Amino acid sequence: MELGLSLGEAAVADAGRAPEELLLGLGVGARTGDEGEKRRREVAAGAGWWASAASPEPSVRLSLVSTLGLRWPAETGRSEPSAQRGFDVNRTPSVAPGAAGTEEREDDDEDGAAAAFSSSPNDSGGSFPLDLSGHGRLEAAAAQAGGERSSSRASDDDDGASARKKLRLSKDQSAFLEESFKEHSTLNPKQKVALAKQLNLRPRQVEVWFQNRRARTKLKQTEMDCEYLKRCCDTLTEENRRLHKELSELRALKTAQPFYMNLPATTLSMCPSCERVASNPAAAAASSPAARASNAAAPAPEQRPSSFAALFASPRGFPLAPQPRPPPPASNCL
DNA sequence: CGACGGATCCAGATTACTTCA
DNA sequence: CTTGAAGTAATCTGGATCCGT
Repeated sequence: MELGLSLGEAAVADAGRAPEELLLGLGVGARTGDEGEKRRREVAAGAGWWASAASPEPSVRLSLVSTLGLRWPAETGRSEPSAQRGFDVNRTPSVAPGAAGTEEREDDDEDGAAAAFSSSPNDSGGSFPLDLSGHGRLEAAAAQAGGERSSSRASDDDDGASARKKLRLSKDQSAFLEESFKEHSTLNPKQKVALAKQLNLRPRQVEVWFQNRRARTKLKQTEMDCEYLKRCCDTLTEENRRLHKELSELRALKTAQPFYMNLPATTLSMCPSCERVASNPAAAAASSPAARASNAAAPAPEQRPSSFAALFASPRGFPLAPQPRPPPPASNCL
């Protein structure tokens, strides 16, 4: 079971997503085994926000050829998540099999892996194993970043003494990571290591960057959704106010001039579903969906008192503008 | 087959640092 | 030069899942 609240295009300016791609889904259901893992993958991939954008079967590698013209090394394809865990094909060979548990220790291992890729933590330029000829920009950037980071990276390597030096990723590194993120908001271990290798970063840094990036995306999306819902609320409040006013006007009119009291009883009927008054069965029939389909022209308002014309005016623009107003429950009224 | 513990990944919250007005 | 806000890299914590025993 899933309850979906579609927010329409107003909330999807981000990332150029199509309006129909934004769904605030409230998923309710049992999760077991693979389902749970699948959900995790989907959520991690941002499926909660642009589910339709996420292909059911993510491509094997990140395509990074767009702006930076970089490619993934010719690595073997990404295995299925379950297979990933089955036999650690995605673990870097340099990671010791018995490697250990906490993220700090994992980080250490990854440092080891990174060190295996890089002749020296601070030796950025020469450590790029990929053919980046013609892409000296990134290479230079990585070299520059390596140079800039040399102190912090060194402090990472020498115990750091709990001092947390914060490096700043270079523009090109960020751009490269952004490109990767556009392709996949999550990384498998191989991709992580390859990306780290390309950017001369530690895999842990790449992992952290993706985690933070996902968090930022979600935050931004939440803010946009909140903003949109606020606007919807304002519009609905205004609509409610207007309807109340209209109702009081009608009541006043009724007291002052109860014209329809003189009408034959059969010509007035209250629609049970929308609680509006239909002037006569013919009109009601004419306004039925089928009749409307065949005859789009609304009943001539001038045939009814002006207040009725207002009452039976064509459907107003729904406050949730981008969304087509859902058809009312079985009703003969407009 | 189920229980258990280790490994891993992730989200969310928070901290610490950098940059900039 | 100082300062506060914003941005973000890094850390911590807890939950979920997988896998081997």
